Amino acid sequence: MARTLEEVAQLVGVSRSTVSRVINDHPNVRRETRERVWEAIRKSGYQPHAIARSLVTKRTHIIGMVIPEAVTTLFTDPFFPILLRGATEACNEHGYQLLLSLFSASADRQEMYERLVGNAYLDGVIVASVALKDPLISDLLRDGVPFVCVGRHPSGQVRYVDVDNVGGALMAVEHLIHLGHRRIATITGRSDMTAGQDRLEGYRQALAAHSIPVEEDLIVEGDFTENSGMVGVQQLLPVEPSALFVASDTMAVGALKALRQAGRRVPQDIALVSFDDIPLASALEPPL
Amino acid sequence: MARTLEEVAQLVGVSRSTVSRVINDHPNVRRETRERVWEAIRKSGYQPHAIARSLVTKRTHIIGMVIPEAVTTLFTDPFFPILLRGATEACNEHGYQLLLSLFSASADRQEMYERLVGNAYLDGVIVASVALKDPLISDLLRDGVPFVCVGRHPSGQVRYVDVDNVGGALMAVEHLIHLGHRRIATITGRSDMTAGQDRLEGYRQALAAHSIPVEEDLIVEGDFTENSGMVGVQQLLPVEPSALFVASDTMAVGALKALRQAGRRVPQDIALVSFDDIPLASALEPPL
DNA sequence: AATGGGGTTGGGAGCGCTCCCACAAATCGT
DNA sequence: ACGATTTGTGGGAGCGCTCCCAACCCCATT
Repeated sequence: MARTLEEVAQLVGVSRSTVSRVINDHPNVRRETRERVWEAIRKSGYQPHAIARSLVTKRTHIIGMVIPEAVTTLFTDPFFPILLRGATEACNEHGYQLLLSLFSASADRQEMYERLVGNAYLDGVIVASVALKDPLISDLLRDGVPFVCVGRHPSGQVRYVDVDNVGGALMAVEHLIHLGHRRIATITGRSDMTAGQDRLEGYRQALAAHSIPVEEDLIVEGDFTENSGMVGVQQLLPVEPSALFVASDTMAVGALKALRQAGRRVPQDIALVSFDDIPLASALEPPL
Repeated sequence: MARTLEEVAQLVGVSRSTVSRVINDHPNVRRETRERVWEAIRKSGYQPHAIARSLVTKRTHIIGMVIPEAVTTLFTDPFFPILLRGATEACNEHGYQLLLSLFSASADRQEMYERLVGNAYLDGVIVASVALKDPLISDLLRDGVPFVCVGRHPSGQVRYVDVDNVGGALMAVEHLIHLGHRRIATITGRSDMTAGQDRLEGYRQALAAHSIPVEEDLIVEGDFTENSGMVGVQQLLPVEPSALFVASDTMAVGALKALRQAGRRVPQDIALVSFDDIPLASALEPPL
């Protein structure tokens, strides 16, 4: 029933400062006092008022997740749900909350940005899947907002987290090589995204490491959609690869469909590995 | 560069109160003063401090979206992305923000709840897809937190949003009636789901409102699948309806296929409207 | 017994804002 | 023309908290 520090303090017969110290775990409080205060807090069901606290500490324990417009349609892609889930989980563990911000209409981008960042409600932001030259990045940089990108960003001043696209692709392709494959095709991701570029790079490195020449007609460009996986396979079938590295699971699903349509069995006729690890993948092939 | 109301006020040569009035669009400010203040705000790039504001107004303009654990795996279902997208969009429009809270481990459910609700950071919460007897509901009720459920909840004291199944169906069918149709058939949804029941009810109401007798053989039951749409059409063709109300877009897709197979043109030979509004629907008929 | 620390505690100040009340100025009736 | 409004404006108070400083108490030193 106690709603403020002062009320709790009165209950115990100490001052608001002491209660504050107890709550914030400051050292200089006598053990006995500390216990009496906790007791009162428990009994009264007191909850510190986070907003009042934020006003003075300048921290909200809320971090923003920004997903730019272009990709929101890609929500059908299991990547975002997984990202969101992971992020909330991490937030939970550390006592943070996740504020979701989908930048929908590009028209009000500026306004959204200001509301998001200017209101001082965010301790930091996570930028998911941003286009390389998105003005969002420079805005954040200019305003000194702490942020990380999901996915590598070429500018040196931007912190990012990312899967090891190069290394992962390298491993996947090496796996195929160790299985004895030599004619390994790949369906790449979009070449204007670092993830696409990097996975192709890993593919090239793997071949290079085993002195297998890169044949350009074994490389077709996809765009991370299921459909492009199907199209990719159709383009590749004539050149008869013995194995296929697909740069995303979503495309792999499409590839698989196309292969089945073409009467190819996996993995007997053609081996297939792909990047990411969406649920259904594990039911099929040796996933990454 | 101005960080506080007082600073802006000083810039213009008025008091903090006046600036506050301008920002909050209070009436009693002279037009000329108002303009000068806006000018200063614009120039100084001042942004009101949302937290300070919240401390006194007791509103944060943040609403929480709670998705209980059980369904987080269902994230692959396009429903959640769509829900999230819709919710953020609505929030954007009204100047709100969405705080995402996935209740992961049920172990710390209590703790999550307290953090979510107790911290006074939320103006209200949206509970998505909750189990009927989830303790979350009673907790929210007990604490007097404003909330809505997505999907009808049987308890009378719980507010929920759901599509207006009855009203929507009513409107769709009335649309057909106004087009001059009298022999209007329907393919219903599953009768064991409220959505199915309610849409059929809307159909009946529409006919009743226009004194059109309900012919039971114009009603066939579907189950929301595409296939049942096809089957439904096959059952209905012999009775020759002039229009068709299908209780879900998915079924409508099936119905459309069946109609085309049967050589019926839409909407010349037979009019068709359906419920929901999945993307492809808009490309076809007058959707709801 | 007087001095000096350290551990404790209380209360003032202030975070940036809104709300309210008081007062000044402009407007109005008759 | 002169009170009685109606504007417009300024400043105090306070939201609930943390931070800081002063005050205090207790005990070991000299």
